[in-house]
Amino acid sequence: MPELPEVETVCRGLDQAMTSRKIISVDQNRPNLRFPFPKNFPGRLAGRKIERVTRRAKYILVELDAGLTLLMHLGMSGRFEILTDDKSHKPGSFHQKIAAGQKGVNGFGKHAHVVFYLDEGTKIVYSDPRRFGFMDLVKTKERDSHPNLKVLGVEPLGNEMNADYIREHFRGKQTSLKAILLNQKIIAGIGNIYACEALFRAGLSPARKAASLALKSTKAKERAENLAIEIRSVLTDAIQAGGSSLRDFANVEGDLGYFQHTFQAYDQEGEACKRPGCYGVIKRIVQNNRSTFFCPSCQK
DNA sequence: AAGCGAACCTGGCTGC
DNA sequence: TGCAGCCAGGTTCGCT
Repeated sequence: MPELPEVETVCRGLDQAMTSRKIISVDQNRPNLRFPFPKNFPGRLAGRKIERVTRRAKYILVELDAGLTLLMHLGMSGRFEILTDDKSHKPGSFHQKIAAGQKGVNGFGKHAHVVFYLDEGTKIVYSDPRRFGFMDLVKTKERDSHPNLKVLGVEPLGNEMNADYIREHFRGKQTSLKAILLNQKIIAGIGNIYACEALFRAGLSPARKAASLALKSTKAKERAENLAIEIRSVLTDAIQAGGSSLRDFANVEGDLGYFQHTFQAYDQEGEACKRPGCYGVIKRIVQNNRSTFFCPSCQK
């Protein structure tokens, strides 16, 4: 279930567990996820030292020595678990769950497609039932020209994402606000949940035409300003919630980044609107083949 | 040419 | 209990 805040939390957890460590070996248990793994993937990683783990939109970047970067995406169902010697045999731990009958070919579960073995006994397990994620290797210097990164728009938490940027890039667009927020070429990293939540916070209808925020009126400028503010606030709040609900960014079982959210609109169909003073009911509609949740009373 | 729907894949839930 | 149908948080591709 990874959107930007989850990816950010996973990155922080991986950074903590991996930085300054050495990759001893890598198990790769199938030829592909969404795309084929690069040629000799385990061989090219073995012996590399990890320098840091960062994020671009929903992509995880593991910077290695020798000018190499491991690029990863979690897709819809990708997750990481960190196993260390001291917690790998606690009751309820991953090992215990596996022992209960979910053991796959490599001993880490049916969908554990990649295992990174680090020095000092740490194992990083990547599982991904739907296999929409992927991993690739790229020269660090050429990172930004990777086909998946070069097309991305601005970071939603960066300074470039502001009302002026929104107005400039929404100008003339006949698509809906909901659809344009999901367009990674404009703002990179907003997914279905936080698109709904940002529009709820901004009091803007998901069906409103994107172009309407670029008009000359004071009202249009206000709407763009609000949207920029609320995109930032909803993502920041979610990252904070993730960081504070996870000890060292991982729960006791070593699962990274999957904290409990409370959403105001997303998945709240039929619930009373949570905006103070609003007596609307959250509605679900489908836009561009995706569920949208919003309050028809206060989102205009 | 922008914008939409389909496709990629598995698992979990709902309702008959 | 079984099974069909629907739904899922991402991204790219191809058609109109």
